[in-house]
Amino acid sequence: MFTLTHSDGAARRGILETAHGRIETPVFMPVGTQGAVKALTPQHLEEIGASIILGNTYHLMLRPGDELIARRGGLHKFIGWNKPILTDSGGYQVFSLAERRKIEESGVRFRSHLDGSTHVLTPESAVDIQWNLGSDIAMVLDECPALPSTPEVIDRSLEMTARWAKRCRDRYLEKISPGPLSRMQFGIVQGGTFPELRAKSAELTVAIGFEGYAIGGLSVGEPNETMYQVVGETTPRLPADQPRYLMGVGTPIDLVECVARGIDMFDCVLPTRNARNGQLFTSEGPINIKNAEFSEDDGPADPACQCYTCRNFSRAYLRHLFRAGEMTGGTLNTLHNLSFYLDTMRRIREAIAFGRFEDFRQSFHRTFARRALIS
RNA sequence: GGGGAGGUGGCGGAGCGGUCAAUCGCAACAGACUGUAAAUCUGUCGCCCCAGUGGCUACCAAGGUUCGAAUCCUUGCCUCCCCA
Repeated sequence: MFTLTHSDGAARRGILETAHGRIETPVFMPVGTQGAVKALTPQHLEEIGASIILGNTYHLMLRPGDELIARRGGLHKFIGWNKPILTDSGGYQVFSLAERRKIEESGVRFRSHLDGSTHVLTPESAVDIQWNLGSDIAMVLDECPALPSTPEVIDRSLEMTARWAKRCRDRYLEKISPGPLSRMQFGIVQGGTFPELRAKSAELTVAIGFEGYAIGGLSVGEPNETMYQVVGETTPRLPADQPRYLMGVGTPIDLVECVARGIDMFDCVLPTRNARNGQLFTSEGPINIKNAEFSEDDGPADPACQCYTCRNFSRAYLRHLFRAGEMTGGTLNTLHNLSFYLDTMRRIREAIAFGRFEDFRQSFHRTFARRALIS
């Protein structure tokens, strides 16, 4: 159940209640594809204030298998995380594993990246698998087309995604016993970068009726400004009283800009993956901790950050850990990056509550560009 | 003392007459990463520069053979292994 508590321009603040707890929005959801946010434990996630994490249908279906997880009592119990979980449907793997799959009206045929075996993901099985996992929020199976594509291709794709969404919804309704805290299912709006196609996809998806709506198919190579524009044009076409989730986005600036356009939920691998690859997000912009300039830098990763990493360790040490290939480096970097993301969302929520989101947005842009300006 | 192997760019290690400023790995330096096939991938990596089918100096040292040498010969210096 979603309750809007504040709005400031197009930016909104709200509370999404689930069977595993409440989520304050706008929220950033760390990605834990295979049932783990890489390099962290659930304890870390609790400590940095994560309120919901992601899991992935495609990956968990292949290994260890959704039925195995169901037999262990569901994903929450299996991975030791008692807070909400959102599962992606495998729709993104339709895009990222393009050369290993074939799309048909009935569903997607994958050749497993693990052992080459063939697996079929249909709208119905995507629902069933997520049901087995026991996620609080399940996504419909969609097709995430590569950009750029012609309007004709995007149109055909979005229409099939809408037909799939309906099949997902029908399957979901067979399983669910409705209630304020029962499991939720979100539809996904596609349409590439064409406003009229986004509008069409939104209309088709909203007509089916879901507990929330996602915007998918963005951040796949198009310019940032284009993405902001598409988001800005799409959110007004989604129900104001339901959560809006921008899938796979983004950089810290993207978060601020898309909250400004009415987005409530985000997920992205950037803070976790880049942490393991040595890029740290700071209030003054991103730094690459492996760079020689930090070899004797005794300061924290981010002078404005209060996370465990920043309270206890220097840039010089983090650089050393990275170069030495120590796993602890990946953990400390991930802890920091996610802390930065979650903290940014906290500040966004606070600013909205005080009606000062626009001020926040501008000062965030200024400080985040600081390092770039200095150098 | 006798016998054998060898000295190549920061390191390891290819190359054994021209297509070699020299394969490859590591290290170093930089970049990328957006619903995770990623603790991954890419680029640079002798010096100079107007950055190019450019200039210069180079494969232990010094001589030599050759149109041409990291590659062949001589001498020197230095390593390592085996036997005494």
